[in-house]
Amino acid sequence: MNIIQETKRLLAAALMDAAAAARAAGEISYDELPDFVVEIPREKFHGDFATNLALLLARQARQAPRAIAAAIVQHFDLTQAGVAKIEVAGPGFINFTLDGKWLLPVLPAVLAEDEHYGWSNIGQGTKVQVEFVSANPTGLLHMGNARGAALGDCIANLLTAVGYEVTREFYINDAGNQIENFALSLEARYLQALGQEADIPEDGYHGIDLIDTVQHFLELYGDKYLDADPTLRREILVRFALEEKLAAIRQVLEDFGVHYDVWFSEQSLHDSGAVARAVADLEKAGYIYEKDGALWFKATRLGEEKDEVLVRQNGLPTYFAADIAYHRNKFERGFKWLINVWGADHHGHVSRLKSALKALGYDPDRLEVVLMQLVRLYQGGEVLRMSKRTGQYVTLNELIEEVGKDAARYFFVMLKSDSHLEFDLDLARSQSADNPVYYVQYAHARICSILRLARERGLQVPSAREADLGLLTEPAELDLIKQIANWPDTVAGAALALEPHRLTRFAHELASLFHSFYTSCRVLADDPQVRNARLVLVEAARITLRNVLHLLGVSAPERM
RNA sequence: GCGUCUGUAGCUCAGGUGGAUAGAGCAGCGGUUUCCUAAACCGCGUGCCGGGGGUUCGAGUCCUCCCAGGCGCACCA
Repeated sequence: MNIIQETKRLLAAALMDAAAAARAAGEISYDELPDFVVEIPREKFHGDFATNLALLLARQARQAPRAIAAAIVQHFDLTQAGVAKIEVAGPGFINFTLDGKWLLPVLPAVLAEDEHYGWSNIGQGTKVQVEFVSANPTGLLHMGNARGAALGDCIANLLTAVGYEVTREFYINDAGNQIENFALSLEARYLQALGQEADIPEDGYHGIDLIDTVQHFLELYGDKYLDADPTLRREILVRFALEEKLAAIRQVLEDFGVHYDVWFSEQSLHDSGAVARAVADLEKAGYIYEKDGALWFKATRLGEEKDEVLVRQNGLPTYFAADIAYHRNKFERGFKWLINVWGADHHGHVSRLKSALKALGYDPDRLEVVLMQLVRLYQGGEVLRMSKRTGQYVTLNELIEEVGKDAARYFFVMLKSDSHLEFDLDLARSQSADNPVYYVQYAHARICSILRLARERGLQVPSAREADLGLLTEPAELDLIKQIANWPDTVAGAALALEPHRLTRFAHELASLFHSFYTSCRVLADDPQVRNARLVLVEAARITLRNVLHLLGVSAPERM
């Protein structure tokens, strides 16, 4: 149930009738009604809803907005949407104040819909894929990956909630140059472990975690590959290491509450010929030419700044070529909407990938890339500099250990993805009021505490029918109900805009309204009628709060 | 140089897709508990919304030009 949307629709319909009546009476004139909005005004004293209809009509009607508004108000049928008061205000707004009880029906609906309250079917089962993290499987996940994990998972949760059929996917970059470097680095560590002289390449992987990986390899195979053919040796090492690294990545993501439906190997695109086919098809479409021994994608023909190499002089396809094949593969699997969560350092890649998809005959607008700015880590007021190559970085594993899954996820999603994220380790770690996660979770725990105590006293949350919800008239009660009623719109808005941070804002606001309510209204009051009404309200608040936290992937503790 | 993102209170950030008097948290000051969890509540804000110009009834929001910062601009991914 979305009582706010329904009320808006009623008001809009009544407004159209009123405008038509005013026109019939010759008081205003227009050909067609403009695309007006009925919205909840920012200021409370502007009423429950307001419309800009008269302002938009002014030009067509060649009349002053306030005069138009007055005419519409004259013909407005107050009974149609339970309007208690209607007035012209400001430059020509029409403000509505509804009957005080208009929001109450939302409470029984929340109790009935329970864990689905706020959900909708906007997506109508459309297949959408969310690809996120997709980190190189050569090490552990760092803070940037972690932000991507929280964002991507939350976006996937949101889209599921509004009725899409969502697939979470991790693209494994198990091909290309970095795998070569990975192999050489492993080999060097292997030889070093066996007492040989060996150097890790300049742009190789210097992280000490490779020493551990090689150690595990040694436990299984010993020095069996000491004198083996280097190509074979590297292949064996890489296969072993990738498996180990991927298992670790998969595990830490599970610990972070992220579960993927598909793990997709880049190498498989090369093996299956999908990459070659993509290049061939681009050639057929006339987008390929050869220069300096390489095959180029003529991206400039589609308005890009420059052309891109797809097959290098040495005959090996580039990452870009594989990525084109990958995204085509996504479409071929039937996804109607593709969402990628990428670090902002890849933003230059977006446009040319879309162009390539266009050249292959796909609608590039069906691919949406959520770019997130990079994470800066603060501790003790200082920036911690991270670099994967040198092995200096805070891993997701360490982060979960340090601040916990809940705080980490909340912090990563708290800001819109466009913003640089300054992650304050001390704050996230602090188990204090400063920490917004606890503030929200505490509200949930407090509600559970009330309900627990009620049960101990033999009191149940009454069915909505038993309770006289009309007794909920305190401002704190009404504000809380309003926020609860706002939840479905918040979910829908956050989902369609791919903006999970709206959830944390909503959660904080809801928690805040509950805390205020808690202070001014006693739930387990002596009067059984009041008590029952408030138990229903509190139960609805609990459900809503839990649903928000659920979408955030943050736990909703029953006691703290 | 070109592209892109960011610039809002001392700090960290919101401002639902153009609306009326721009908000929250933190920090700071002062209050609140014989009572369902004080991890809470209540009160206290003089903001050239980076700057100029434009669009219109109306701009933090849209266009344009500057300024400052982040990130890109490889036969890396």
